[in-house]
Amino acid sequence: MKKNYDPSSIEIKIYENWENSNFFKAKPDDSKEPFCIMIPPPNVTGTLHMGHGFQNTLMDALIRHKRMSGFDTLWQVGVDHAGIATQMVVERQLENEGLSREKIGREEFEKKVWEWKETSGNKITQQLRRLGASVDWSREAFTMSDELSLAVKEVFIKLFDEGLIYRGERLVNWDTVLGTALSDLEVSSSEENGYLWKIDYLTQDNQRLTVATTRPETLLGDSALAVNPKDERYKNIIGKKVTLPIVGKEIPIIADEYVDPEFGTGCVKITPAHDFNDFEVGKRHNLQFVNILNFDGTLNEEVPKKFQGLDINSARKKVLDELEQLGQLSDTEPYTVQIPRSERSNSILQPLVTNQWFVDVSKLSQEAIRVVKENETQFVPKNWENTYFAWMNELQDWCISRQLWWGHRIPAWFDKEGNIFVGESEEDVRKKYDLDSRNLRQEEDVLDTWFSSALWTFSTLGWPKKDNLLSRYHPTSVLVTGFDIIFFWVARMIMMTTHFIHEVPFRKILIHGLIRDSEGQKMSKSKGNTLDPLDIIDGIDLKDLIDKRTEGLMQPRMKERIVKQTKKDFPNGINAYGTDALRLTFCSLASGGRDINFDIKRVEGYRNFCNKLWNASRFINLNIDNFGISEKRSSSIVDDWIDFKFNETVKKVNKAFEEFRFDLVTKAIYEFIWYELCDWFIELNKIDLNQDEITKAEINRSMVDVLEKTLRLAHPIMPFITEDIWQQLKKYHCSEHESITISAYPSVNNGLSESGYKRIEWLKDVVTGIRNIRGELNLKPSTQISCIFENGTENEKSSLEDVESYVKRLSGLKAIKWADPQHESPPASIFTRENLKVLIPLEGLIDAEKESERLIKKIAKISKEKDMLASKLSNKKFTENAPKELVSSQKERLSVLATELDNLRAQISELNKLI
RNA sequence: GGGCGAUUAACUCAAUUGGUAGAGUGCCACCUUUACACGGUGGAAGUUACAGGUUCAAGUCCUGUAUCGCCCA
Repeated sequence: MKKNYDPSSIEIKIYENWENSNFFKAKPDDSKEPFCIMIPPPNVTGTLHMGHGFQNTLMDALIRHKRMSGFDTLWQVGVDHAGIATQMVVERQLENEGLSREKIGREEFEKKVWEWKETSGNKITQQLRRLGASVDWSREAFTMSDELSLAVKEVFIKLFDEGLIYRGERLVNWDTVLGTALSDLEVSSSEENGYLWKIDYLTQDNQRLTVATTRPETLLGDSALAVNPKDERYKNIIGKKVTLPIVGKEIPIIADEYVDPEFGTGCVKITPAHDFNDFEVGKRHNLQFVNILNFDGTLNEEVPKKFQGLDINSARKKVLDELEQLGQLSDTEPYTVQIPRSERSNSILQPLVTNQWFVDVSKLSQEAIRVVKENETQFVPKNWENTYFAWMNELQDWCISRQLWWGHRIPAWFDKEGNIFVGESEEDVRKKYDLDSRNLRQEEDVLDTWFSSALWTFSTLGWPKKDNLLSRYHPTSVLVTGFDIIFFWVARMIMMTTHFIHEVPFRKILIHGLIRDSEGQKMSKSKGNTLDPLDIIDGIDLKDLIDKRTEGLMQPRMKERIVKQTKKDFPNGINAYGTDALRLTFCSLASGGRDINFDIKRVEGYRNFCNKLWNASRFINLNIDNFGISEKRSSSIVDDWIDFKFNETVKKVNKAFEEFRFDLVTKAIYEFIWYELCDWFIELNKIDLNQDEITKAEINRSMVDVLEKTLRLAHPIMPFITEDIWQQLKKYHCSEHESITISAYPSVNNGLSESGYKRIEWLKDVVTGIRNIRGELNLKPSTQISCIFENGTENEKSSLEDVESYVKRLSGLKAIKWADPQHESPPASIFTRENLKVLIPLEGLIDAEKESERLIKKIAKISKEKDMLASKLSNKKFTENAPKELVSSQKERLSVLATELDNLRAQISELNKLI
């Protein structure tokens, strides 16, 4: 074995072997309990980011733990077709070739997208392999595949036939760049600097009414002014008419509660076709809906000629100019406005009235609320259900149509009169509706990508085909996802699944935190603080990292800041830490909180941990080379102790897995390997390996045995290094399994004796006590000292007999003897443990004054605790009210402290005689 | 404006039904002891954001304040 662990040389090969051996393939088996996780399908155009890394690490740890624990596991993998994102990618590609989708036509375009998907898509699935994700590749799904498209079609038709899907003219968020409608969820509003303009409208009798607006160009589509009916200022003008500036048309003044008298002038313009609030007002008052926009965001023929064809910005400028000239622009003030932008194109969205398809969610949401209320599916942590309920209770109908070419084309046909026929195909529709030979034209629109994602848990299992795996793996065991898509995805899956399959899609919903940078900032391309998980695995130098972070920035002026920050955070780039170190870091941060600040220093700590495990294994390996290995395992007190410790660790780890506390899983494993196995087990065995020729091979057997179990214990969270070491040691542990991946998880043993365990724990206390003295008094490690034990119990005396040679070696003692009650002990430095006193004679080695100082410190510390306990125990209310076990344990502790304190005080007065 | 969450050592995070705070990194001292300096041994470091309250007992429960973050209008 190499001196240092080198992940880069082993990880890729190991994964290839796992995959080629089909270890991750689900093998439906009724004799086992099923455990199934559906991957949240990443976007086919996407690349792995830290959130994916985190999420998939957790899923992989869970599934590996269950697989090794004997469950029939399925981790379903797949990607979604990302309608808008993919269309944009392919359109950009066409653009480079001097083409456009319009030029080549719909059919040809779809062909191009499929070509792109085969050659350049799925990058992310390759990256998942680097993470070690043990998904079933043989079942890899894609939302646009024939199978999943079948499910989409079936669901659409059924919902339509049940009246839960309808088509209608509604105001939607329109993306003028992409030329499509978006659902409410795809809109992100943020505050931006804008202006509030005050415009004067003139009534027929030349009264000026001032109206405040942030979007003056919409004036061209106004159909009323509105005031609050209770507003005294405007009471007498309700019902009158004003002239719409520039346009010259007469519009009414109406009264509506919606108007806030406090805002602006208390008088607002109403543009029903281009504002969500005004839309409602317009409906209430039967106003005219004047649509002034084309789909590309230019003004249409509804506006005066000179404005037609202008885009929003030029139109705004021109409207303001004209108002100025007319003397009707009374004020312009800077103002912070909420701007709704498209999450896809980042363009400003325009409310626009169009014909779209909607899912009526009123019925679906009721059932989706019920199953969460009644705990058929549970959020972990539980309080996320509040967020879920809050949203479900005010759910708007879901706009599912998109004006794109990439996606599931809506299976609906229209005749000349605009009648709608929904079915599997044109032929089917003609039959179903008993149509004559009239001309039918299929709907051009496709479905929202989330529509197909909402069917994910059952469509990937083969529904609606009869021979599906629903009965085996559905409901799935747990969904692991971020809170940011509770609405997009989780809620919609629950609605669709309860409706069609009549059961919940998953039993539990594990909501994990969002990965941020070490300063708590959200990672984003525009901030330039993103980290690529693969750069942490493989390493990257500073120059490449800077290039990566500053490439293709939307705001080039950010570049300087990003360069500076990156140089500060990663002066030497990023080292190659390997997948396991990254995974351990993710797991250690998964404690259930909602924000996770990712600090690269933690990765370094876990890289070191991997190296520690590597070297422990290397030591055992070298030792076998030197002394051989026997069939029989040694059965010393040390073996009893480590078995007990290991067993306790298995219990802790299993419990933590059940509670999804990956941080505690990691902690228990880390502590066992470093603080027990390396610090004590190996160190204790080294001592025996230096002494007794005969047992060396048996000790090696014991060490291999313990190490092999430990590797299996740790495998779910650090799969690569454990597999590599396991394979290297296979010739010794001779497992019947081909790979650690498919071997059994360590089981809990309830019949272990505690006696050996307690003796070694005693030894650890004593050794640590002596080391403490040596350390604080600056005794060189090479200095061998002698030591006197005093006042021990019989049990301690026999303990020492068992472990004397260990104590000597580990604390650098040349001799230990029990104090002779007949003779006074020499002046010494002291360590106390309950009644036991461990004395290290000064013998010119130790300065009495220094030791006295040390004791004063110790005494102060113990007195503080003792005083606290004493005052507590003297409080009647405490002794009466606190649990009995607590009171008695505190009493015990008090007496122990009192004894130790007495011993220390006596010692210090002895020492003071010498000073 | 409404809702949710956070605030613990210099930094990143833990702390079981309330029982008096622990890790990693960093820091200090000593050690290149034949698995590992990506290491060993020892050590220092916290008025748990602040102010009240409940309780025998509060990081933990309640109220308020401050700062930060997210979601919704």
